[in-house]
Amino acid sequence: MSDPLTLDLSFFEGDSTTVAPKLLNLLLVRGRRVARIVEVEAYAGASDAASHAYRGKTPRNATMFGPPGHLYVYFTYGMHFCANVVCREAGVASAVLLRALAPLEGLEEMRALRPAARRDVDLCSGPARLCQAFGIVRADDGADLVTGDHGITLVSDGFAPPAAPLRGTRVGLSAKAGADGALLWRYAVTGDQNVSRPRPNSGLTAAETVVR
DNA sequence: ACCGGGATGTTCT
DNA sequence: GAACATCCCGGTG
Repeated sequence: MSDPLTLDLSFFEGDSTTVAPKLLNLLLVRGRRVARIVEVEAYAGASDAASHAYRGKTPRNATMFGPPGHLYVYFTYGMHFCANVVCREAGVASAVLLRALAPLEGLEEMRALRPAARRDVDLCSGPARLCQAFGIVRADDGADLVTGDHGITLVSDGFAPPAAPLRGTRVGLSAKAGADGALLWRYAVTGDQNVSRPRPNSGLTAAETVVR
């Protein structure tokens, strides 16, 4: 990594659909582990039936209603954690789910935490996988990504986000949970091999799921 | 390669 | 009691 640049809090104050594509190509850093963000999804909060914040503030989603630039970590499927970057000012819920990273440094530590990953491209290619690789757990909910109070930071190395990222529909949402095929709120770096697989049973290949 | 199903526990109805 | 912003393994082609 060369010359990491700290982000300003104002970077995160926009809506999730604005912030999401700007997160692409930023670096997630924890100790010696460094990975580039290559796939994200926007969740808009009160107006978004698929957002955990849709039905208002609860103990689980409280971090989403807090200040921007913090990590919202939730537990799902009885065994997995997923991590979001909180957007918007305090009091308004909006967040971006981290879906895939390209590992750059500290791969040995990631491999140790992800024994099931057969190839390095599997280390961070999924929202729960990247949490495993970075050791992100419930205790990291609320971590400040600017100050790094949990040892986790989000920085830039001067590599700009793609001008025209791949876009697609969000993954893993049932119709009941608010899936909306009209919303292309999944953003990814074109051609990156670490982009996560399509939803199981979707009948789509990865290339088809993330569309132009 | 592409399926199908099981794991596991928190959260909300 | 159902659903869940998922992953992994073992089947089949």
